Amino acid sequence: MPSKAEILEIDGIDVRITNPDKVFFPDIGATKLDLVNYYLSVAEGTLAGCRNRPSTLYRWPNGVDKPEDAFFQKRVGDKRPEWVQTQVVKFPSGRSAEMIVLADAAHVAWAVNTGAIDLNPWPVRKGDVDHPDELRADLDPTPGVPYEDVCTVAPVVRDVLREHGLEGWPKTSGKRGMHIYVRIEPRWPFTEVRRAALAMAREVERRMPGVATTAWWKEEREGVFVDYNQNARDRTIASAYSARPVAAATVSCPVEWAEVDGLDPAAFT
DNA sequence: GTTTAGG
DNA sequence: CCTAAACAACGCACG
DNA sequence: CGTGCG
Ligand SMILES: [Mn+2]
Ligand SMILES: [Mn+2]
Repeated sequence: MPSKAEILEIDGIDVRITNPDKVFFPDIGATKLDLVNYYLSVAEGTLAGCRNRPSTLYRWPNGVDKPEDAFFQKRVGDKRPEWVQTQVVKFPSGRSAEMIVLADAAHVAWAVNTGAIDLNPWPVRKGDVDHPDELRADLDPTPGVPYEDVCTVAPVVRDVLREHGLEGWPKTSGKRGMHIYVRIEPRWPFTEVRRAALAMAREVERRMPGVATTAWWKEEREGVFVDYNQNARDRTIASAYSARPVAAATVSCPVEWAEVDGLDPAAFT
């Protein structure tokens, strides 16, 4: 692979894309530059979900065929362009990290250049990192469970939310599940948001016995796991429009509730 | 992927 | 100049 | 505490 670089001007900011021809997704022949261009093409939607959110980057610097080289990056590197925005966040351990804040399309492109395939924003905004403005329902089908079951659990999640005056916005996860995001007032701490998610999950489980589960141990799970723990501090979910580190390069795609019935997640790549 | 140390 | 090496996460459940 | 899980 020849060593070269391409400079993209994004909203007046020059972003250097190194090794643009490096193949990230061998099965479909997509390169790093292809991935950057994909993110730029959906920048508006991506930023609707990520803008000003401190984010963990899931980096695969040598593509999806080198999972042994993949890692999560929370602390943004010291060496970075001066325009890169950051936000210090605190972990329950008491430690803290200076995390990248995805302020605009240039930030996304810069992150992708470092090998970030999916973006994992905290459910908070820069300036108030202790109060989530988003509750997230993460639906993970256990192995062998058809997507159809996910599509039957999702509307029940919606019902429970609505009974509490909340509206859920569904999207495919880009892998085998679904995510439902709920806008909330940035008023409660992580612990309270997680408690609400737990209560919601338990109610969904109660209404869908054998189809929805909140059991932590895989062995005890049956059907679709409603993963309320993703609402804890420092736990994240791949953002809307994130590409996922899988061979087919499927992406997380927001959908309308009317589309949920009969949805095929593999259609979004 | 980037940076740094060492030859 | 070039290459090798170091580095890049952490919370919660359970027993 | 170590292990499982995401
Ligand atoms: Mn999931
Ligand atoms: Mn999950």
